[in-house]
Amino acid sequence: MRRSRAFIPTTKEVPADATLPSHQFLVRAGFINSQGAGLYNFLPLGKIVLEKIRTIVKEELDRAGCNEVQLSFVTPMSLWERSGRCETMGKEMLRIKDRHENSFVLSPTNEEAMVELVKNRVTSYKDLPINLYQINTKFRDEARPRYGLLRGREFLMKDGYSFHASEDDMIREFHLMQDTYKKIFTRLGLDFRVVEADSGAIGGSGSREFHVLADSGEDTLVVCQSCEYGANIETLYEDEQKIDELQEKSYEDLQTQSIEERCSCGAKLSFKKGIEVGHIFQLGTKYSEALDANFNDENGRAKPFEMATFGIGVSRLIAAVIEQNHDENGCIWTKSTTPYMVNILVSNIKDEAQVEAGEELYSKLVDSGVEVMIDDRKERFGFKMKDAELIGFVYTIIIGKELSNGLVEIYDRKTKVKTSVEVSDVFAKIMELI
RNA sequence: CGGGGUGUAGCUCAGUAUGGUUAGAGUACCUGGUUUGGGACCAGGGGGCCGAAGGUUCGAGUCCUUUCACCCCGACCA
Repeated sequence: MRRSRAFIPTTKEVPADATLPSHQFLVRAGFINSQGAGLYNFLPLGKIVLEKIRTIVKEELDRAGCNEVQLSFVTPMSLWERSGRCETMGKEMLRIKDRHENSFVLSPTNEEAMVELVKNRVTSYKDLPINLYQINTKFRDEARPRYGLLRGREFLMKDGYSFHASEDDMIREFHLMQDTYKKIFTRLGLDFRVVEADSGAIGGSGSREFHVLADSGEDTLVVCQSCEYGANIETLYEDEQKIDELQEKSYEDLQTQSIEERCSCGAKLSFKKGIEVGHIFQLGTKYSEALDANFNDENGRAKPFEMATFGIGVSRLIAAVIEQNHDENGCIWTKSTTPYMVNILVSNIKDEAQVEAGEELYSKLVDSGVEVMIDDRKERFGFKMKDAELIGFVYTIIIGKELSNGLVEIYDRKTKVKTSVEVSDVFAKIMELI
């Protein structure tokens, strides 16, 4: 893509309504813009990142044997009346009426719809297990949306539901999904923890949350410094005052807090702040019983499905990546989430040799399938450099002054190190890095 | 949903206390020139139903009433 033709409205000014780094930088760098409380537009850069995350989620789930579907976003009210969640979810469900005065709900989650989909279509134990998911828009009319993409009202979420003939098989799937989620967050390049969690209102027994570690996290976790153990403090302490005290501390302050208890593995425990990006539950038969969704077992007896449910906040992940990876100059994308891997910065557009070298490299990278941007705007070096840092391209190739000596530079956004490279070697060098 | 706050140029904000020429600044944008390795400089220019509706007044961005939107603290939050 040519920067001169791209729609990337960057700005020096910090938007007044943004408090978190991810919110400020994503707006300033032109990834998203606010369309109303908790509503966001995804501009070209934001859309690219969203699709990249969606693709990784899909690839790993498909590999684990899940089936992708897409349910209607507008759902009949009757679906929610049958499960009783019409009342329990209250005002969080946005209700609308069509021209015939029929009531509908914008999907906040899809347990009911998924059960209805499977009910009477999967009727034998021989057809089980089955795992269905979708990556689709959700709407929750939150009392107070905030923190940009971290808590929007409209957001993109992957929600999955599995159906089983026995509890054992459901628990097997639960562990498979736990492993699959680890693969997904590892591929995204995130520092995360899997923690024991409160099952909350959705019900069910086993429950695990996946948290991206970041200072701005809303949850406080206790994690082992050696093994994989972790837990949300809400599940560990009954003393609400102690929970509140810990919640108020920053990520840095928490590190210095002492913990008397030790992990069962013997190693020390410590506190961290986390952003919840995934949650998996063992549901049991709660929804299948409520909605009368049964299958026939080996003896021809009708039994309710054993179920589990699995969620990933896809749009929230965009913000989480930046909460964990940014500095005072802007975004620092991971290799698997960056909107463009390489940005070619032509320092002086009036210098024909620089333009020529930039264009040649651009063509070669495009032909090699590399996601590359060329900054061909008539702007000064400093302006373009600040812009590149704000957006957060993983690598920026600076074609400037040193070109007359046969040299260009590769700027690494994360380390901020500039490396001089022979212009004849830069293509090979960048192909090696990415 | 309780408490607090803010709506004026694309963006960040002055101006409102005490009503009074043609509503301002910075930034962004357009034109011309200079400049070209860290968000340049000079000159010129365009851009506003002062959130909306109603009211008081000779006169309202400013005062009154109503309403909408957005932000912050809290409660809530798969």
